[in-house]
Amino acid sequence: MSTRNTIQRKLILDTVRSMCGHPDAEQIYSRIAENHPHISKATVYRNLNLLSEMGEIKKVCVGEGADRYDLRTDEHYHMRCRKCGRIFDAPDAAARVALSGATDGFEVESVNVELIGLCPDCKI
Amino acid sequence: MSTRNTIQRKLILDTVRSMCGHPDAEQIYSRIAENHPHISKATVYRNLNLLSEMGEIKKVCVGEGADRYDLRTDEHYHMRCRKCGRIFDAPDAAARVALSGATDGFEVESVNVELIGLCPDCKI
DNA sequence: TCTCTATTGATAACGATTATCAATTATATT
DNA sequence: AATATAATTGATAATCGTTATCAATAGAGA
Repeated sequence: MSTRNTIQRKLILDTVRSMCGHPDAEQIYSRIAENHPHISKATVYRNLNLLSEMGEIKKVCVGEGADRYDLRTDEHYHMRCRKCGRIFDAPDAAARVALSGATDGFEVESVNVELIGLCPDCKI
Repeated sequence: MSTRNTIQRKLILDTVRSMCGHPDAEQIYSRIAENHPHISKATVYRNLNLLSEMGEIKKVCVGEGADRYDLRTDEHYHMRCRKCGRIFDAPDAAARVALSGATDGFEVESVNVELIGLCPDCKI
């Protein structure tokens, strides 16, 4: 066998799924530590990476600060506020990426689209 | 007055412009240090940020590793090889992002598009 | 139950970048 | 040209996010 069902891994997955928004590893760790103060931060990082590779969650690399984690695993785009730093899912209609075959022999496997600007709160 | 014309700043700009590809701060520093071993790495980082803000060059945040710098300042997209880590400019026809107004009140100022996959060399 | 290996917890190490601060230097003003 | 002054530099410490290390622990199959 290759991966085991540890209670930590389950706990981390459940926690990510219970959190709204796009929490980073630190926030996920803090939430878990409220009830399980003995968990190690390394375990959280390790399992977030593992769960991403397993396709259970998605790691979101943004242009600034820590990586975030997303329970949505389907392809969708993000909007990041340059002022408050929060990220939001872009409405399906907001952005569409059209790929053509003219990629000079580069084989595209995935697409990362980040819309940077001002969120409604920070626009005021 | 607000910004001064230091020889370091000019040197850094010239060096970025002379380098092909998408060098990171470390590579730019090394190139400069070949002829100007007294320059400080902090000066390189500081000026790369400044020059980006001034619009002379463009900082490119990629999903992995150090930020890169680009002499092209017009909007264009990048393709990053997940194997060798190199990034390439996407051909104009390769990807087009269509933005609609349906962004839930989020005001989009700029767009960052990264196509991740395998470059021709690594595909073999 | 025993064995084996994935996983954990604790912490050190790492890479990239920014902060600090005294010394220097570019520029406006005299 | 000499002076004043504030931006900038160089050197280095500090920071942040993350990964590496490694002995101890604990799932899961035999």
